[in-house]
Amino acid sequence: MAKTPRYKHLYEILRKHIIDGIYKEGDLLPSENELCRVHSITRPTVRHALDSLVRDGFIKKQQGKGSIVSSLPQGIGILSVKGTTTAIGLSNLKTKILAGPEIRAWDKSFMFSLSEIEKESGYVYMERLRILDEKPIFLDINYLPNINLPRFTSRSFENRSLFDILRRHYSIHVTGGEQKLKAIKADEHISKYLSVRKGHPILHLERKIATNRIDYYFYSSIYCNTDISAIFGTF
Amino acid sequence: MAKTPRYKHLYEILRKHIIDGIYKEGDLLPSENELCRVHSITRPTVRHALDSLVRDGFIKKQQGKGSIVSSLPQGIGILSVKGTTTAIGLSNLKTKILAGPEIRAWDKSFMFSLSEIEKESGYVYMERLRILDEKPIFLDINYLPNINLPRFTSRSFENRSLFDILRRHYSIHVTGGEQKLKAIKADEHISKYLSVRKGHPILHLERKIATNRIDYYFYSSIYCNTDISAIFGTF
DNA sequence: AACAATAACTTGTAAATACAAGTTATTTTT
DNA sequence: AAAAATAACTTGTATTTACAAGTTATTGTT
Repeated sequence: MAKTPRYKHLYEILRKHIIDGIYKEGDLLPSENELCRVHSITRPTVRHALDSLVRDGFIKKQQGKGSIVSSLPQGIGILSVKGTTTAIGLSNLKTKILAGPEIRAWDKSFMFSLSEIEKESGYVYMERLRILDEKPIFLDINYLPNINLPRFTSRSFENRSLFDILRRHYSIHVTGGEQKLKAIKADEHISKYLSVRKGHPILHLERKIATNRIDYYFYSSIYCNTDISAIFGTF
Repeated sequence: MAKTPRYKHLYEILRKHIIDGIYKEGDLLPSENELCRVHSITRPTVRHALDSLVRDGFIKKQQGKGSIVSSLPQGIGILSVKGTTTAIGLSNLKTKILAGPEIRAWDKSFMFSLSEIEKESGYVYMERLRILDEKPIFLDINYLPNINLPRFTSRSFENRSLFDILRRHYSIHVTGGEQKLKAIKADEHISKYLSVRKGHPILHLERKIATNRIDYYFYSSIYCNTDISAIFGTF
């Protein structure tokens, strides 16, 4: 096992405490000096952890006052959804596999440009439908370059996060990415799965997702019905 | 004049050099130790500047190798657009004021919840149309709480960034925010300004934008025709 | 009681130093 | 010539120390 850095360890602790509600929205975290004493680390290390929490939107800092806990967006993978009328919980979220995982060869007209290694390797294809309160919310099509992913296609993905599996079994986690957003009309295929009429406005995201593995990206095409819940994000 | 911190100074220099093309995509920045020597500062300060560049997507860092310059998204304000077929320049971008700036009172059903001070103060309303290559791309409706913004309504906004004016005249800059994304059908008003048929799919963004002023947020509602250029973003 | 000054907090900036860990070019060995 | 070991880089983590600047509660004065 690789030992985790101290700042990361503190980050994980505070992150968990915020998610678990020990610190609520608007609360002040313990001061930097207090965290130093409690965890026996120095202030630059504490500040490194707090900087990460700021970056990930868990807290905001104010000079002279302290670290203020922010509200938590409800997240599905690296996407977040928020109800258009009221806030939604994620307990009633389901995932249905429509296709894959299976290995395929790249199409010549892929949405992002690919490296030679990626082209040679092909990709693992997956098509999943996300269902919230019995209503299909979005269609998630994933393309994972088939590079060093042993036994990937034989794993079970039903009701389990793709990101969890990547992290737990392959030590891959998302570090960032880029995306293109478009509003399009639902075609035959989309209207069928998202239960909307043809021509209904659909939010389309094309994403290239960067990971901790150097030069390992994966790709995602998401079609979202935003009638019930809007896509929510921070920047 | 408030003196800028050293790490910020270095950040601005490197940022400018990347934007000006002195460092191109894929290039390595000078090493941290080299930057220390050149600017007579210590490595923690250099690293603080580089961390900010990573956060803002200008560089990526790789242990043992260096700081690698990333490609620049073309930005309009805090939004970025990218052509669906080819890359677009921003030289042919125009802004047309459709309404305002003028002071108004809040509607009871505003898209975000407001504080008491915000409610009492009213807001500066502005409606702008962004035009790229003679084609209207998006309609940008802004709501700025009318708190300590002297002479704001009398300033000229034609072909000038709202963010530039906020930064230069009021020392307000964007530190982050949250947004809701939806795909909707164009209504009468939108179809008129964006030159699309009624019912055409339109990308709708509702954003609450945080600034360096404590408790000062402003709000933006953007309607975007994504046929020609998609909204582009990093995360 | 109301105001002003102060003290005791908080986070922000910056230095100097040390070693760990990943990458690359060089040198040595086979 | 090819492979392996090494040296010389690079960034990553962490400590220690110091002072600046913003916020809040306390204290003193009017």
